[in-house]
Amino acid sequence: MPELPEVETIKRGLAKELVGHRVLTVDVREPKLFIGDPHLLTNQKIEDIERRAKILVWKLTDYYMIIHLKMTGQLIFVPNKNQKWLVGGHPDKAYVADLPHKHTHIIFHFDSGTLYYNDLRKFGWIRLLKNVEELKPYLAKLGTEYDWPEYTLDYFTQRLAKRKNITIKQALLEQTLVAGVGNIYADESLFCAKIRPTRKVAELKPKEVKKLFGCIPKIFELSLAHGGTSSQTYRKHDGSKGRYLEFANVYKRESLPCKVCGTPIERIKISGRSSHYCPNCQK
DNA sequence: CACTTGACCTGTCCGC
DNA sequence: TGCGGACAGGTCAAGT
Repeated sequence: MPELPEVETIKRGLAKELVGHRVLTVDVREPKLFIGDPHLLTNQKIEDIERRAKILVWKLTDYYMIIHLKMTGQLIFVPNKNQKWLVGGHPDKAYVADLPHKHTHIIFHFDSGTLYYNDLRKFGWIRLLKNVEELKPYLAKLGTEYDWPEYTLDYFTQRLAKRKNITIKQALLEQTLVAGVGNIYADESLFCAKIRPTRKVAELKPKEVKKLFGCIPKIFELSLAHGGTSSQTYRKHDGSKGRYLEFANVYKRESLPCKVCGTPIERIKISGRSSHYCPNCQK
């Protein structure tokens, strides 16, 4: 489910609530989703919460805890006594009032509130790592973040040059190119760059590569500004929804008119993933 | 090797 | 209404 803007939104929300707090206890209801000994978390202080690609990296007093939400993972924090919601109301009070529910697999208790890990399809995971050495393999192969100095047109062009024979859609989904791009933002970035998802990387003109290079950060930033995309299960850390879908040009818009030219948006399959594009705007 | 498919899970939606 | 099948934002391992 969540791609970079969604994971980043969750990271920011949780960091604000939890950095500096200590874990009291952890209740693991679905053991296969928690790799490691949950008892080790007791009394660990949350030093920092970071994000790399779609992975959340928690720095604790003595360990690292990493979380991948995969398709349907959620992290929802409910403050004690709902104090914050009494002022101005909560964006989705009914949603968090149901917690925990049958898809709640792990519960973290803090002095300030409770964090629920929900995952309908149970593809996600949480791992407790002893040191930075154990962390390395999970981050080693990832491409650059879009907002790092390493993200340059040269970098982008050179990485693409190694993947000439696949479609640009497939290339974007590989985390070794630009970390954090998933199905939604691959489609949206390609619309922004006016490139059809079916084009082979080798066929792209330098001008098109440059355009796409500029579009990825633009789309990420736009989505971040709206808290990500809640098409199905994605929720922010407080249970509320992201609003980027209202701004999407192609994703989930099959047969609706293109916002630019009015041509119906098409949806096709590219190596098993649904891909949306405007047959007129994208060449 | 490189590339594709299946697997992991559960729920929803669509057509008959 | 019920039932079967396709599909859903991610990523590996296994197979070709």
